[in-house]
Amino acid sequence: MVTLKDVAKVAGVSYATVSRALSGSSEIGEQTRKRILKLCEEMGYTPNAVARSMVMKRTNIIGLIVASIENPFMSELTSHIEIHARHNGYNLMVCNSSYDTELEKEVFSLLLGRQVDGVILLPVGSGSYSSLQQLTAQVPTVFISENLQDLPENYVAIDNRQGMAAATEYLYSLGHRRILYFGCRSNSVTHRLRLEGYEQACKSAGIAPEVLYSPFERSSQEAGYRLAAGYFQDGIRHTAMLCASDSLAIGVMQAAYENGVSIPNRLSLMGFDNISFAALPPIDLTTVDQPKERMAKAAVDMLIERIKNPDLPHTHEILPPLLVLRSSCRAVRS
Amino acid sequence: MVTLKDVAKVAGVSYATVSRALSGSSEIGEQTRKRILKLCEEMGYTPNAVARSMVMKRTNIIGLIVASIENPFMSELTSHIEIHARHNGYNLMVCNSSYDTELEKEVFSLLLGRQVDGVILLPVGSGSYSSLQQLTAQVPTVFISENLQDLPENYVAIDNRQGMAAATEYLYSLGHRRILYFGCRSNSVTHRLRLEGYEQACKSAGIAPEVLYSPFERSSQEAGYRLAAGYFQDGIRHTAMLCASDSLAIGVMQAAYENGVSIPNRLSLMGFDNISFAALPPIDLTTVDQPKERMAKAAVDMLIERIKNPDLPHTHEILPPLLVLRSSCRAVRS
DNA sequence: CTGAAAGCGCTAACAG
DNA sequence: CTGTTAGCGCTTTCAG
Repeated sequence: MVTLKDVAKVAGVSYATVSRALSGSSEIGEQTRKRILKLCEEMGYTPNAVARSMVMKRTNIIGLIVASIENPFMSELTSHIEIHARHNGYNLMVCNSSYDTELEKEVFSLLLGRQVDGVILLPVGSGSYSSLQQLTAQVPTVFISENLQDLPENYVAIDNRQGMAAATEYLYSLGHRRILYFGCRSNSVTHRLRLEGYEQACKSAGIAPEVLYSPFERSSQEAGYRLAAGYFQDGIRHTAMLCASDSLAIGVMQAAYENGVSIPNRLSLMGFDNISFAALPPIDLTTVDQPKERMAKAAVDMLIERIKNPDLPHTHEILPPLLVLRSSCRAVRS
Repeated sequence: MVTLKDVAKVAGVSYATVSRALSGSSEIGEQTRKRILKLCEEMGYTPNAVARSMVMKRTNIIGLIVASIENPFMSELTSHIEIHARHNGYNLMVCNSSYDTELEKEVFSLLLGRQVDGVILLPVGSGSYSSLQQLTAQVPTVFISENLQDLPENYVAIDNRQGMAAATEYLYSLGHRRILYFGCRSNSVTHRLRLEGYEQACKSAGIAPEVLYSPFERSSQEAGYRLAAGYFQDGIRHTAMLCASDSLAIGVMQAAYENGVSIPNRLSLMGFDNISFAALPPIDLTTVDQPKERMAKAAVDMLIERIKNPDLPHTHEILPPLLVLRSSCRAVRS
């Protein structure tokens, strides 16, 4: 491995000079700079980022902790975060927390030991905040996707309330009057906000809100399937279902199929998140999009700001969600 | 930030002693070790991995370059790689190459500058090998998913030939005699191997192989859709289609739906890869599974071996694929 | 068993 | 404009 010193020796200058040539410092002659740069090229010199970090006291590394990288929503976010971070001179160190609060803490500490300049967190759940307090105090951190309300942390989220209100209004405009909010988990802040949007829109429209709560831990396909299977047993009492997430909706689709319930003919179905699955032709789920690229950029920008100026106060950014109309909903005569 | 020196000062020992206490060196008294460890705990000392890397000349970081993290196949692999690497004491630095050979080179250099101990590559394509030769020579590298045949590199892949042969035999066993191999790209080694498996199985079964080549760059849904749309125009001349990948198969599904072709009643459909999409109830695609977790583990283990002993010769591991039976194929009377 | 000291590759004063 | 030098936080000889 060729180092600054090696180059300096060959060039016949001190290694500080080589350093200056590379850093684009102005305190150096144009001629020597060129000569040295060419030499570096020839000798195949690669700056050692570790050594640089050592003295600069910054690594230009952002830690990313994800509940599950293979989750399509999260992997999409991850992808955008990586690209945007890299464009800003940062590399990404990624860790799975595997939906485990203890592990989440563990990998956070690991990243701290690695001297990351900041961390972006796709948290296990709302509980992550308190569990991580001691750690987040030690390095700029931004949470993503979870609405932390007035907690003293940085976060970017979407306007869940507005998104669900818009979804409700859309169904209403199609003529639906009996709309079920399906799969709400009472322990999720996000779900609660979505519920509020739903209830508010129902109220404005003058229809009665009806909620089917989920007893499951996570909003998986499995959960959607099981909850829907139970629902279908007792007969279909609604013309439309508003699912708390896309995964749930896909589970509902399966149950509907097995019970001979045609979507959208017998039942209109909406999801929330717009995961990539939702766009697949055989699924083609009408849903509410979380603007992943914008969220990723916002999180990275917010983090970098705070890395550059750690004294900045906590902040958050609430992005507007977007209705994505596909074929799982149809108009009915009311 | 509290350092070794700080701890040493409080403990009233030299900082070498603290270092020894932490490293579990045997050259230290049991009593002092305990005292120091406790002190470290109390003072909230976190070892600085950067400084350690500096002197150890190893970072315990594995670089991972992925063509596209949001691709479900790759994100699943990534997830397993991260977990397995971490269990072995390595963290993961992840970069997207965005299916761009130039960028792939660029991020590889970046990782070299970061002094990663090794890199795992989910390459853009078969061309990545030659384009990256100079870089891969500088650090232990293992390719994953692409079959590099006799090239002097480390890689893990699956037995594409056998997988496709098994798929063909399965269709044959269901009574299919007119089986189309759909979407083969002639520039892909992987596709060529799959083709060979198909042809070989056809030969053994005594049926005529028929291939529809793809003119598209990538095996996307879009490509499958367009290719299938053209195929359906001219009438359906086969009872089963063996797609070169799951993405293609999903595109075919869409085209089939639009053309009123019922799957599997009119046409049996098989994919290859077993991406997570394939398992979704509305899709439920019969396919050939690439064992992602095993591949990830194999790649990590292979890399770590080579990190520990850089003189090891190049090697590769070919894993057996597995038939996944779902509902997109049906038996026909032959 | 413990301390002193060198040095990993680089940046950033500080001198000249 | 260029050279000298002092570290960054840690591990590891080498002496005691």
